[in-house]
Amino acid sequence: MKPRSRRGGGRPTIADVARKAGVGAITVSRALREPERVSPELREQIARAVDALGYVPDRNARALASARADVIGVLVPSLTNNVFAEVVRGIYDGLGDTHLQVQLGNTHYSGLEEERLLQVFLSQKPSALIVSGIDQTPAARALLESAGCPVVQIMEIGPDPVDMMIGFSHLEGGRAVTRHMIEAGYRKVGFIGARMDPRSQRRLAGYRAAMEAAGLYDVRLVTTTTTPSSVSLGQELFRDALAKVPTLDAVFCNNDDLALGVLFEANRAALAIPSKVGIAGFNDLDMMHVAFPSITSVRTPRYEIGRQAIAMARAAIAGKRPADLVVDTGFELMARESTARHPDGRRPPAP
Amino acid sequence: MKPRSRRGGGRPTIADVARKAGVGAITVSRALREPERVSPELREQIARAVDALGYVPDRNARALASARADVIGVLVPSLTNNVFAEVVRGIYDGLGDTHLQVQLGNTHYSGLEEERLLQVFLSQKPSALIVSGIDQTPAARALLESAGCPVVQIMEIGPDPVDMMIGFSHLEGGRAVTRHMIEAGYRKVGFIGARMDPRSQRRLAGYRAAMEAAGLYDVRLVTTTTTPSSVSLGQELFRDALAKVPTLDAVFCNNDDLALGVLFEANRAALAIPSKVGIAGFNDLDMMHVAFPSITSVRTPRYEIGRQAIAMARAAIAGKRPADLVVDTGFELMARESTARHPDGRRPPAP
DNA sequence: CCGACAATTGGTAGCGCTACCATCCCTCTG
DNA sequence: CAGAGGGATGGTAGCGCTACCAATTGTCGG
Repeated sequence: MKPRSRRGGGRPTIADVARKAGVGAITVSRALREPERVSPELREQIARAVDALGYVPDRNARALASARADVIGVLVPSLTNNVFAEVVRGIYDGLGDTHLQVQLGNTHYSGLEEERLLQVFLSQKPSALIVSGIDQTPAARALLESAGCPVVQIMEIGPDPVDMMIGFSHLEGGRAVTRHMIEAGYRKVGFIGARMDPRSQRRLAGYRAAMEAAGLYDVRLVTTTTTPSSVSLGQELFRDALAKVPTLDAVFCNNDDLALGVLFEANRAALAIPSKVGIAGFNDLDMMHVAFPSITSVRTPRYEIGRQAIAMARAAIAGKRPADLVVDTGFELMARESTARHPDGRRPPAP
Repeated sequence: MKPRSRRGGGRPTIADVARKAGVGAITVSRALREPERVSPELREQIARAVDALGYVPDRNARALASARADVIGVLVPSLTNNVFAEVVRGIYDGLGDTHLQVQLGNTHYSGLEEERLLQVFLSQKPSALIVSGIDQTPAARALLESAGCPVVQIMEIGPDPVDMMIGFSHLEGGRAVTRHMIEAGYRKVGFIGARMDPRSQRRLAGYRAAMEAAGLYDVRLVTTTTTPSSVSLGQELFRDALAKVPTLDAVFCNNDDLALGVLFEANRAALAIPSKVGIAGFNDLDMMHVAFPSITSVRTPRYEIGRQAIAMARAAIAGKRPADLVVDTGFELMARESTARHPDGRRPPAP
């Protein structure tokens, strides 16, 4: 019986290549996926046929037949947030020239959306999954645990990995900057936070721990909102914080965008930095060291986290599970002009 | 003959659902894709079976059988550049709750990489393609023309669309800001550009056109590099520009990151803005209106371009090709404090 | 010199779904 | 009341590829 006319628009198939090269279809398949299992002569012959016909394997057929797509599903809460943009860049760069593809999903910081996307991703049988954070819903966690592929949780570390994990402690990050500001002589150190996703919450917890340890904690110093972060929001929240506590002498911002907004607002209100008010951010975007004055921040290795997450996933796909399933990348406090106030004539503590 | 044991890990298939619902497999398929072609009773019955079994269609099988994947391929030159991050956000938002998925590719501003990714994307038979810019290589263009699916070129418009197009004229954008600065009384208006991709080149062309029209053009006013843009690079290039032309009285920056770097450097060097030096950026990121002083920029509808590109692609997929295949979104000049210098006692021209 | 064994190649039978066409049943027309 | 026409449903045959196993060849130790 005559086969029905090609639906796919006449693109050559593996059978065409096999015919042209005078070999079996399966050998062509092997030559493309595991060249070392095919003799050099045939390999060469097949390569010529592939070039001549302009053959490109059909990923859909391949995925169906092998019950595994060459796709790594990646779930991030935001694509415009520079932090995740950098993570994603690291992920793409970590792919190198593998045949793997990335399937990106944006959860918009919503656990339900994460569940939904996980369902969708799973329906493609991905080779691995990368998800952001450690606060999956129970349903999402169940999906991850029965995913049947390597899973990497990124950006944070916690006690109970689904599989693998790479990130750092946001609580310790928050604690470190806050402590630094206290040591610089600031007493009324405020916290300004937008979005307040779980990672922000933990930065706040670190702030609170440091403030309480110094006997300086006061709820009224904390100004947060669930509104998405932006530079202009930093400006607004700083105004709010000052209105609540006019004696505020420093602010630790949730992230660098807010810190920049605070800087501009302080400039506008003619509040001298760092003498009148100290400013610190989080993530250490490029602009922080260029700003005038330069802004203290916590450098987070987000690009590296993306790269390494892929490296871990690739190792696991290849069956070589890394020795360390949980990797703490740490962070680095970048103390700069915006918090360089010397307390009561004392020199700041040596590093 | 007994079928080989399930490779897919025992997930239910359409046949399982059909059996459970007491209907044919094809009816299940239809109930899921074109519910209106199935009677309400069966639809209901099938829905129950789907829920009971937790059935999720296999995208790979679906794509193979229908020779069409529910995927829209999107090629952007960068993921960290806020502009494209916003475009991508618009694209994801434009998807709504369709079953469509986005496949994102990062060309790193390379035509060759664009070709390679196009090959890869085409091997999945995407439902549509969205590509950035209008400067595809001949090979990439050929691939697009024979893609057999709707194609949307975004961010720019030009005379020769592959299929559909949505964007604005970067040349006109550059011309508009430059003219604005000249009208504000600046004479030695410099151009600072990083990356210098085709769109930047056209902004420069617009700058040049405006400067020449005013008899002010001088090559030495132009400072560019192919290095990727950043705030710190803005700082450096501004220093370079001043070293070349110490009488420089304004700069039009390629983009807002550079403009921010210039602002900080001007602050640092105690050059008053806007009296001593005027500053303008491009794209109008949120921070531009918050900055102190606020910075003049050109607002570009990048989020909207992403949304509309998807809308156009969806219409075309559904067979309803939009009336306007080429959409000019325009742009908006946002004149702010950073260029508010009154020329020689004259009031600035009314808007 | 023979059987064992590895290396290389090929045939067959699906993977899970949908395009195509056939069938069935109902309603409507003349 | 026969026949036409249309809507709903189902069967069959692949989509292009790979898993599994069989077949063939060459190599080696005993």
